[in-house]
Amino acid sequence: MNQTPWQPISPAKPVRASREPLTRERIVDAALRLLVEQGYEAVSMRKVAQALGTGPASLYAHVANKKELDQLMLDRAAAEMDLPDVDPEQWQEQLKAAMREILRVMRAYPGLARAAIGQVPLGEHALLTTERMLAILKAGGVPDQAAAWAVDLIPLFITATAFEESVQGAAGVAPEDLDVFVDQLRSYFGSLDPARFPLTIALAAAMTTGASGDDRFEFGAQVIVAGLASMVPRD
Amino acid sequence: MNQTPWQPISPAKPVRASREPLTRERIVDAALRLLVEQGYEAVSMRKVAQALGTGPASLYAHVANKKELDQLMLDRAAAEMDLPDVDPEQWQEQLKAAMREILRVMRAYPGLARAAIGQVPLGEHALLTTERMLAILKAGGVPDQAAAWAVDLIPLFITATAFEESVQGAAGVAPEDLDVFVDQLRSYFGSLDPARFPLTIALAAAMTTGASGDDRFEFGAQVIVAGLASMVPRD
DNA sequence: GTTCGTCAACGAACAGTGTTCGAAAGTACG
DNA sequence: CGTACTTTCGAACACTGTTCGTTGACGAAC
Repeated sequence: MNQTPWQPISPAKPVRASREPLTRERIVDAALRLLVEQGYEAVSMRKVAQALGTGPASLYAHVANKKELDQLMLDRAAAEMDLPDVDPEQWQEQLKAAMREILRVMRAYPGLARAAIGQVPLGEHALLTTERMLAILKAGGVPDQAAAWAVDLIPLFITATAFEESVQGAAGVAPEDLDVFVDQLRSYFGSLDPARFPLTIALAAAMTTGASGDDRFEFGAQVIVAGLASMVPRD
Repeated sequence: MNQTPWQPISPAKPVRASREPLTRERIVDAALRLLVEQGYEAVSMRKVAQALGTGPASLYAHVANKKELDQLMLDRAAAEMDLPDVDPEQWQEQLKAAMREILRVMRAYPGLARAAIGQVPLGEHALLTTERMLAILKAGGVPDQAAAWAVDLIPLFITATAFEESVQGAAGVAPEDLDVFVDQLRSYFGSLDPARFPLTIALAAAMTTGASGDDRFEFGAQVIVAGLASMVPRD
């Protein structure tokens, strides 16, 4: 009755939203997938949203900001850490094993270490990791204050190591190019002025050893563990 | 003769360029000034250019990219480091003094540590720093391979420390708020489930001690130095 | 079934980043 | 003066994180 002959032609409305509602968990899943595939720098709100079939603004209903997304990813990573049981006779080796495990997980998420730096690890899983390290240290007789500070120092070392690796990985150094780089570095050291850099020249080979593999990390772990052991009172 | 009555009104041409030609050195100066005043994140090509009275594109005639500018700033910082002379009887204290000096300079340039991570320090000044550390380590009888790797480990620790501090500083934690934060952290630790986090609870006070000042850094330095000392053969 | 309130989803826009490209201006040399 | 080269510059690109206002979906109450 009220129909006019010029009904407006309304454009087809795009279907709204993806079929599955967004959740924080889905967002973290998508972000971690992106991180594993393309590295940390590739994890932008836009890319995460795109992977979920939505727009970046939609994410903000579930995570406060990018920083919070980072922390959620970190806690997810920490959930994968499986630290060794405590054995007082083996505390030093166990501490090293714990360090290796933390590094293993960090390596699985290239660049995520960047998000860990400067943050007090308060996620549930991170706290469980801290608790286990404390247990190992106390089992070894490390004094309270040293143990308390060691659970800062150790993650600092591991995080920095993981972060450094990720920076180098992101710079696109292929494994086969590493030997070339090492050779160039040795040549460079060898070309320095012997009057000013005698030790650098003398130790060039040693300094360029262990560029691949875990030798450097294991060395650092040994230094830290031995340093902590030196703080254990003698009975 | 050829003058028409409708002379175009041409807008006044802006004076071109700053009076003083751009140089790489001026660019690094401006960048470091910005960094000291506003922190590393504030050092954008636009801001640097603006401080020099030009546009960001002009900078690229002198520095390849932002990353190169970062490295130039780093080498400038390294030039300020004044490491102690070598005394074999005091090598451990000297190594710690060297570490303090490196940290001091890093602190003077908040956030610059980020640029150091993952880079092999090949600038002239950085190499002189490495050489001095090697001298200290060798004077102390540290084996070659350990010394060679120590000159990676030590800067890694210091750089990570400086970087962590700068992240916390950039988050805007005022000195007077630090006590509040520490109290909140203790309360948080105290509120954890004692069945799952007995040591975290027991050591909460110790873990939140030393949030300001250098206690944590000094602890880390002592651990590393003691660890290295454990590698010195006994005669 | 209808209405209302709440919340999630969304697009547009903002303010910012590093960088490139082509044009214009400056400088040195023949 | 003309030419070649270099520096400077504006516009634009492709991207970042985030906000704001609107729309749509959903559940509860009537």
